[in-house]
Amino acid sequence: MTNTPDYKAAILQQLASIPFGKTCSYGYLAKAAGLPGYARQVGNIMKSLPHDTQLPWHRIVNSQRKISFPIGSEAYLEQRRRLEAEGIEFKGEKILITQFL
DNA sequence: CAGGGGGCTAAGG
DNA sequence: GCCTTAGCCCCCT
Repeated sequence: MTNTPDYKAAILQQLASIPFGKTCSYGYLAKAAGLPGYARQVGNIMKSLPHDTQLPWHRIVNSQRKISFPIGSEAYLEQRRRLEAEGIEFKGEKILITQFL
């Protein structure tokens, strides 16, 4: 029973279950998927997602409640745009609210 | 097989 | 607020 077969599937599935307008951290997502300690994998997987994916990758932020991308980078702006489009507010770089985390 | 790195995290200085 | 250390786990050289 190696658990490397589809830890990805578990993560992606968990990711897909995140409701509109909510956010959570990488670690939380991994844990919720039954894979504590896979925070890095979560990020790594997201990175390899196609740019046209349906998955809400933008709802995932780091434990500091910030977007894990260089500020001002395209990826950063892209994610921020999507989050604000869901009603998520920012205070500077930090994300407010979030019932998750 | 060893090394380095990544959308991470938590703890320290 | 910033940077470093250490732990975590998978993937590519």
